[in-house]
Amino acid sequence: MFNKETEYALRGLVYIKLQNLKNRRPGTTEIAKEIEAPQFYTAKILQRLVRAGFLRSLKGKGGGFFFDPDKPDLQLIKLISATEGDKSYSSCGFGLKHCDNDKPCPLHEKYAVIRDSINKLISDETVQSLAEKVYKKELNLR
Amino acid sequence: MFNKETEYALRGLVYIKLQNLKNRRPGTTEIAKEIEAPQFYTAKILQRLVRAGFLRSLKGKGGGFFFDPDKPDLQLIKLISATEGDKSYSSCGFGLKHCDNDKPCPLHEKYAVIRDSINKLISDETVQSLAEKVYKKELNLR
DNA sequence: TTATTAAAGGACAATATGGTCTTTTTGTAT
DNA sequence: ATACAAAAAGACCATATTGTCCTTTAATAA
Repeated sequence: MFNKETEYALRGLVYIKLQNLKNRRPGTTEIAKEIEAPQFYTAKILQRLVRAGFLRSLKGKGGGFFFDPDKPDLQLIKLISATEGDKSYSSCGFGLKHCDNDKPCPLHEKYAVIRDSINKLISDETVQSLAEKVYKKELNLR
Repeated sequence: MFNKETEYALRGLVYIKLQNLKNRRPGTTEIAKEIEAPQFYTAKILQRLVRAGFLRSLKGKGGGFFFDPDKPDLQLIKLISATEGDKSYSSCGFGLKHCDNDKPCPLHEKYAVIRDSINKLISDETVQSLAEKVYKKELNLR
């Protein structure tokens, strides 16, 4: 489905939000361990996400990562666009540059339906909505 | 959706089958041109597919690629398993090693539905069924 | 103001993917 | 038998992805 960077970003952000709900600001070591991802790679990815403005961080003692409570929820599609690029779930399943209802590839009719449902999923769900589910249903992140 | 190798394999095979329907056996140069793929890379991919037993080839004058008429149709899922590995559309969208109805990730409920429909699509459709669509509806492969 | 803590930054390495080119082998037609 | 055509094989290169580690910067607590 997603590439590694997106996976780690997604799991990491959900973990951060989950801890934020408990008034904690986790750091890279803890996050990486809890989501079972490579520590330094996770740190680098989180760095990028901070630079992209998706979340905030604090250095030094008591520092760590946290979401700005004033910001709107982060749709998965925004995250995925940042890590994998825009065209991930907008392009042709057959690999054609131009493929639409008028000039479809042989997969178009059936694949378009699936692509739409993927886009609905990643537009509807947010990092926060997933964290809520984990919190309420005590789901696991690893 | 798919990686480049799978895309070229898929388009290439459909083109070959389409030509076979017209009693032709296309070669690598023609195939690569018609599906707009890199020539030598396409040749290498077709080589692998022949070795994997998905289609046959003939060297020398009048040679080229063709499907064994006695073989059953090639499901896309078989092709994709060969080019991308088994777990492409069987694993967790969140990246968890263990994720099922009992111990789900926060995406599971919605993603499982999508994953099932992808698996249905690539099990139902075959290289031959796609070639038929292209033939009957005069669709394009590039 | 100093020590400590933790993120930021950046260099570097390993692996996978995507792609090119040349040589060898094999089949066909003449 | 020979020339030719086309796939097979394999060496090689480019780029992207994934991952590690070391140094620097900034914040906090003592």
